Amino acid sequence: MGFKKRRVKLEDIARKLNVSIATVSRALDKNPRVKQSTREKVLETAKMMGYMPNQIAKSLSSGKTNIIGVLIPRYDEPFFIEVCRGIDQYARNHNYKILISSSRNSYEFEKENLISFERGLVDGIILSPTHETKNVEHLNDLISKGMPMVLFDNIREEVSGADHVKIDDEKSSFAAVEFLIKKGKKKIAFIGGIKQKKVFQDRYKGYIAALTKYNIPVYEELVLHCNSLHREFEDKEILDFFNHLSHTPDAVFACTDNYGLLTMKTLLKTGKKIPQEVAVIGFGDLGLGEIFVPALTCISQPSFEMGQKAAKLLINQLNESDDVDHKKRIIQLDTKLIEREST
Amino acid sequence: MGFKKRRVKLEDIARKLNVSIATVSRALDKNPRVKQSTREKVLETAKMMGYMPNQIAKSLSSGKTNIIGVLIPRYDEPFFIEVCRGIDQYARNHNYKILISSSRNSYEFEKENLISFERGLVDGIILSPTHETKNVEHLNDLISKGMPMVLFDNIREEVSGADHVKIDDEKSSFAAVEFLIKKGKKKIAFIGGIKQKKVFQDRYKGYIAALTKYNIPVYEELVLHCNSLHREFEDKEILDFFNHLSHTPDAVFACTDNYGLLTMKTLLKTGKKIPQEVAVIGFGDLGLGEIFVPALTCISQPSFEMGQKAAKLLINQLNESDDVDHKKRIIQLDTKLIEREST
DNA sequence: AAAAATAATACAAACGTTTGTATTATTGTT
DNA sequence: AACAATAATACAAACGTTTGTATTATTTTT
Repeated sequence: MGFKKRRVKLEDIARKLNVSIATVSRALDKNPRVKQSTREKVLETAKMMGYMPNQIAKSLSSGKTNIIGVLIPRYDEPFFIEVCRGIDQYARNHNYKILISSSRNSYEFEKENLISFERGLVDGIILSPTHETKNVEHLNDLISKGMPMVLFDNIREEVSGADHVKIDDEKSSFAAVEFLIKKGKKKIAFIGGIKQKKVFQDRYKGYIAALTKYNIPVYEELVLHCNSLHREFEDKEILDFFNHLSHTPDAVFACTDNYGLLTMKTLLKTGKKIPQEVAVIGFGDLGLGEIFVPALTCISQPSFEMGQKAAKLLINQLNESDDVDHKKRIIQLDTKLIEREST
Repeated sequence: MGFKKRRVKLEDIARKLNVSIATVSRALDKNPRVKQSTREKVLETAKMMGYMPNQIAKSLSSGKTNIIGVLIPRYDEPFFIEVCRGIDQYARNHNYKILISSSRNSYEFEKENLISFERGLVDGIILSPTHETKNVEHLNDLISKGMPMVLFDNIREEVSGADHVKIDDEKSSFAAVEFLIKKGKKKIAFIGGIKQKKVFQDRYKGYIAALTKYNIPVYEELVLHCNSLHREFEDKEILDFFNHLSHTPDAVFACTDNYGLLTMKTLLKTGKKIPQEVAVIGFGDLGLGEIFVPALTCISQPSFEMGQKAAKLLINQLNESDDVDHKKRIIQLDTKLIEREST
């Protein structure tokens, strides 16, 4: 029959055993207030009748959904997926599920998604704000309403009620560029991402700092702040950049692995030898770099771990007592340089 | 203050305006049973008081959560992420959210996740069963309990109450191999995936069919059914395979883009020229193949669209009346061969 | 064997909505 | 002005749990 069956509920078990709903509920909870023999009868009957607790009713009653909302700027970037995996792993081990949404790099969608989270479906939020997010009032509002929050990636330190998970972008990028310099490179190009993102600002700072330290002039021409928000355009933007250079660089520091790969592709197409003529270093370390020929040297960022830590911070907040002020925590994770064939 | 604020609810608005909760509820719903002027007062007060509807209470009352559960075998495969994107897009446009879980290629985890979905958090399920899933009783059970379900990727046609979204794997793979044959290739290797998966079985069939049609002998040695469930091992398995070949093939048909890339990497390392000495063709088309040098020719599979269609089928089921038997629907999407540099 | 202590269970309110039915207020008809 | 028709609103049950308090049953103490 195609008829949707009525679910069995506590009441059904209670009626069959001639006990109260409360007793059934407590028996299933292993609450010591119910007699051993009663508990056994309840458990057995529940199993026999195919009882499944109703999560929604539980949530309404308890005020907890055990769901964590995760908001990322885009799905098609392995970094974010990897962070989500980390969040998911930690969350599941602590009896939480995750609900992932994408803000599609738009401030408006970000707000929209947060509003939907605010409707009580999630107990807390892990968020990477979009580059468009200048104003963080919507975040502070939500936090002041009691919504626990953790920020990662494009963090905004002015959001005072949230915890943060980050890496030291400037230092990492400094290390990458210094590494190139120590290989004797002098004309090092910089391929950055959207300028409004703090991570890319910081990586640029690190680049400048390294050049400055070693007294290498900064050629504006060698710097690209890649603006594309979608895969399809990044390719073209990078191709154009290299096509219009007058000095060819002897090394490239790319702010993401993907930029690094696109750079190598472009260079290989124009017959350059990597790493002999041009060395390339990326940022991220997400598997693709390893497959490419030549394999991409990069700054390895612990994406999975970032997710785990973010989940940990959030779940800690969820377990804090409500009437005590939350003190902001910032976790900074280490990166490391992984040398492969492209340098 | 760090105190978690009490949320404002319908009752608060009702009390402030001296009307009943029912009226407030209906006013916010734009139900014509409430007077225009009352509606306006309610809307205004709700806004003023910062009212946010409680999704959980709504769900309990209405019996719908407007959440779709999505269960995929693994996160770290762009194909699945792309399908999820498609699901997400269609779902959002129809006022549904998606809750993604991974079965981590394990039948036990699959069952566990489905049980958790069964607790009433989701209105329906979109699922790619794991290769371990021999027995589909757990799926039929769930369906017979009234849970709408759509299968994709590793579909199991014997699950009679679910809709299916698929491509014609055998035909597509036949086309790929035929393409290689028409390029004059005679020794075509096959890199497949886990044998238990129907998609890989079908792709193997297509390979054999094409060779047979053109009277090309099948060398067992040239066939690899890649068994690795994790990124790290696939690499090695493919490397080993090519290292132990006595005949070197003049072409390779790889059942996923990733296998195709790993194949190219391995061949390039051993000094082979692609496509001159060995042509390579992949399956999937997820962006990486385009970046690689040489760019990977492949069978392009409409992953995003598969997600959209799956969501569409599911939401259609959700809108069907419960007391009518669901008739199974199968949607088959077209693939196409995209020629790039590797052939 | 009665009183006290404790164990086991039942009752009922609460969580925040929706929605069918009952009630009251307003309008229209004659 | 009385009555019907209709519009607007209120009441209350329902969704399926949890949990504090009240009640009943059993055991212990004397």
